[in-house]
Amino acid sequence: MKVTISDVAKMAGVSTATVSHTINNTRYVSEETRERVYAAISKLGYTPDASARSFRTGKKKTIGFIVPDISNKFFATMIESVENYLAAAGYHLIIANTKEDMEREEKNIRLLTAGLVDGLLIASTMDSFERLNSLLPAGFPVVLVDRVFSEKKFSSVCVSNFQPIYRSVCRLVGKGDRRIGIIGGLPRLSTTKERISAYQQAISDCGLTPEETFIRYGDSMENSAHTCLDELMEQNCDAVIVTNGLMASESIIYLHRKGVQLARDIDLVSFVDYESDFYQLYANQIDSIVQPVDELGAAAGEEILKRVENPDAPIFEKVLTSAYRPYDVPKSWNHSDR
Amino acid sequence: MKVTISDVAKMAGVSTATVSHTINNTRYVSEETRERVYAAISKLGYTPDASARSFRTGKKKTIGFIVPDISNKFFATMIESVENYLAAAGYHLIIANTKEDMEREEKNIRLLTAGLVDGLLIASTMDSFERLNSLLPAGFPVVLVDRVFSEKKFSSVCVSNFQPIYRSVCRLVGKGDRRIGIIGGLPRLSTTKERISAYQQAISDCGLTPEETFIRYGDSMENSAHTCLDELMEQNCDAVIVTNGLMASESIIYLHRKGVQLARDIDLVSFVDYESDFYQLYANQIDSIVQPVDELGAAAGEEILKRVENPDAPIFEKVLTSAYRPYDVPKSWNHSDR
DNA sequence: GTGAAAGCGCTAACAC
DNA sequence: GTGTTAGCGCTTTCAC
Repeated sequence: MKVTISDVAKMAGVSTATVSHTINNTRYVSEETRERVYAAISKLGYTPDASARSFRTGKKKTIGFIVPDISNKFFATMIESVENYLAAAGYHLIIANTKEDMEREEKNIRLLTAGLVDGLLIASTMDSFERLNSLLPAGFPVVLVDRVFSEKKFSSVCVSNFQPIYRSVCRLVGKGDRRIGIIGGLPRLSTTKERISAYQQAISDCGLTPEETFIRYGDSMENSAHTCLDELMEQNCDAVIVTNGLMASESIIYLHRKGVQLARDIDLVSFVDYESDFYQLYANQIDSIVQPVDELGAAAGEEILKRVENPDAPIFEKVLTSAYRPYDVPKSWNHSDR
Repeated sequence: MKVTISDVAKMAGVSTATVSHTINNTRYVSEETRERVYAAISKLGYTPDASARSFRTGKKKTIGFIVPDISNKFFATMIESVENYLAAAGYHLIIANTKEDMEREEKNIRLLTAGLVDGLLIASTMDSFERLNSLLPAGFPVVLVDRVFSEKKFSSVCVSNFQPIYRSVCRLVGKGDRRIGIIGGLPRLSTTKERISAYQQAISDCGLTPEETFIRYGDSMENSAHTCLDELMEQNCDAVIVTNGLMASESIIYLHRKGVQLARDIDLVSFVDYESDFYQLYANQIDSIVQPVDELGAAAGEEILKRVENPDAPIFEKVLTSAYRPYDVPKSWNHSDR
């Protein structure tokens, strides 16, 4: 049989109020009473019921994280660092995987906001701010992660990739490349838009003719880089920028298989998931852009807790910066430099 | 202001009981009433409060998953398939990351069993069954995943790796290798013990002298394979078996860097995370042992829901089998063959 | 076919 | 320094 707070109260000879206050340190309790209460608790093996507590207080001590792809190491690492941060504050993490599917995201947001979590971290796959916004109860604590919208209604934690991409284009041009292709993620995402626009701006600033056909879009999931690469190779690109870690590894494999040699036959600029295997293996053949995943996760955790505790806090936008590591510079270059 | 079931009842001109029954399809409601209820619901934008519901019914519709390392692709993929399975049944997933730390596991189990989840999936890092067992309330629905104990008190879903490892040793011997090393995970884990014992048995069955020094243990986390490899190379091993995906990728990188060529200078047998980048890239130079991660996840989801619905169901042990893929056989070999 | 009302376990306002 | 007690929002028994 379940042991409740009143069983404890009875055994300790006090009221339930006192037991509650003892447990929660929420008002003064004499040393003697405190001892009796704890004695009863351990004798009965009492554990406060978390759902009763949540129900009563309205706080779940749980944060939801809407993620586009758990098995993508970029997000897995981020989940890990978010979880670390939250656990230290006594919070739990519920994961919802959308697989870059807007309907799944919609369903998950509905479910999680219906009293399951105190706040939501969202790496949204939505194409419009309105669609996302209409799902969220007014005032619900939300922090957008990695992917943002131009409407600044929610706090956000993301990465600016403009500078590293711009630089990498310049460097490719400096090396003599003229037909520079780029593979973006889903076109609707802010990350993709930002990266593509950095590319376009650099291309034209460097005096090259922008070619629409040098811009391809994958879906940021497994097995989408191949077609894009084929199309770019057909157009004799001498350099390719791959704007996400998963597609970058696939590209490397694919080129490998086709016998295309990196740095000799083609220049590759690749996003890498921090500390990834691939980064280490190819660090001397490709330029890489390394995202500060751990910092991103920790910042996201920090922000959401802040908002949960104070839902009226002003909107806050945190922008971290990716590192650019061309392959012939010393590895000691720090990823936070610009 | 929060809209509750009685607001809906009031507006629809019925009792809260009727509203509840309408929503949950739990007793007959006339067509007319039903319509009035739904009209009120959508007019007010009512969503049933999940914590009130959990509190009342005792069901949280949530499963906890204790994982040793989220950012390890093996577990990330498994989480994904578990989540898929559960979501289809209307359940949520709470993740707790232990980082192979027994204290963290202990803390997490305590927290999650205190009324947060209906059941627990555990890929335990514990060294003893007793320690794990003592944390779990009697009768609490639990399914052990990937890692098991000799005591058969809990249902489990795991992978048998005996056969593929045994076979791979035999094949190495057949190719002429005599100094065969192996790198295991944490020695306390069932998976490690099973793999090492398959190795030992094969070694002695093949007529080789067992050498204790050919057996090294890593910690199944980042950066632990290097030292093990160094030690094995020092002893002039001509083949090495690496018994988990993460350490295997690290080994490949490390050998690469040291200029050791696979299949020529050394034979490598490597566990690969299913569909991993590395598997594809090196499939023609190393023997691989592929674990059925997705099936493992789905089976785990299935089992835990079964137990949540019927906690007294008999203990059930599901054992899946890893595929052995030596590098010179056609890739069409299926991973479920023995 | 529907309603009234008890009560799940806990917290916190109020009372002393 | 501690006790009494009213609910939080929902499900469900019992009654009609």
